[in-house]
Amino acid sequence: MTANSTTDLLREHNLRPTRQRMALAALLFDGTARHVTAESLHDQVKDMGITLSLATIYNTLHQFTNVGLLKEIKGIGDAKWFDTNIDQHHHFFDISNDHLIDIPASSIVISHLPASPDGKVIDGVDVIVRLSDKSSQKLTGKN
Amino acid sequence: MTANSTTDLLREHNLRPTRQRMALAALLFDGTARHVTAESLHDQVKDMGITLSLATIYNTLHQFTNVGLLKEIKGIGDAKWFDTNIDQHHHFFDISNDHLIDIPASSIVISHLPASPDGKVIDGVDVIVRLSDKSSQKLTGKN
DNA sequence: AACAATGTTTAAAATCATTCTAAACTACTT
DNA sequence: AAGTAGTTTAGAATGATTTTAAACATTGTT
Repeated sequence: MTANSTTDLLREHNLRPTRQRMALAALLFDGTARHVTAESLHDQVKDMGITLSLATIYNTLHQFTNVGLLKEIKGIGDAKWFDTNIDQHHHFFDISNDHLIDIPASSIVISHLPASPDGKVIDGVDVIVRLSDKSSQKLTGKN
Repeated sequence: MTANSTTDLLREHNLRPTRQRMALAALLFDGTARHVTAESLHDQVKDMGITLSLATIYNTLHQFTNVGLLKEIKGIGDAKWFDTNIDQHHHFFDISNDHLIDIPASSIVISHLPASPDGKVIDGVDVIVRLSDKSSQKLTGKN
């Protein structure tokens, strides 16, 4: 993503193209699917020689989420994850290395979902398929 | 659950029937499905006039989970939840009041799950169906 | 029943992710 | 160039959870 289109992207979402937001947007929106936590992003940015405070990373991730540039994923590990794939979709979560892989919503068919309780509507459905190494396969039947 | 069967339950799982574990087991394993966080359990116990340290609640929840008496649920709100339903199952999560409702695994049919990446096996599948109030229904298309 | 030995509980400190605060700074408009 | 409103930042605060180390309880053995 060029400096110009990053500027435009931010402006289109009413975000001033500051040095910090430019760096993060260029990193995140390069066209590939990315899954980051605030800490992992902070490290990536640090590796590029740029110094941003953690608070700014959090602020920016939330701003990007609010304007629809990112999607927040919960229930993965201990930290909050942000996903550049903003379409409705699901995830593989590899518990051996904390890696996330997208699963398009269309790749999973859910049927027979029970009716919602009275007065409630379904806000969304999240599917997390936990993966582990074949070699460390559990021997119990339950999960 | 009687005092005796609670004692037996603990002993069967190689846990000494201490005053603290007896109180928590009696509260949790009364036959009804329960969803608790460490804090909510702490409050319930306090309301019964019993004083247990929070650290003990955490310890005990983890011990019960390790021996298969409880199941940990992640991805709900900000705290970790523990479920007395240890069968494979899914959840409705009401975002308006942080309430969980079990959905039996058999009530949801998932098909067309993509193949696992090489060397990986599926460790489990978690489905969370987020509920909100009909009246506060979102007007956007995405989620 | 008393005694180790080992397991358990606890308060308090520590940790980790995240949010808040208030001051310094930057971008945009005029 | 100056003013204003939006941003960034370090550091403090918060909330959930874990750790520590000392006090305490339970158990198997005498």
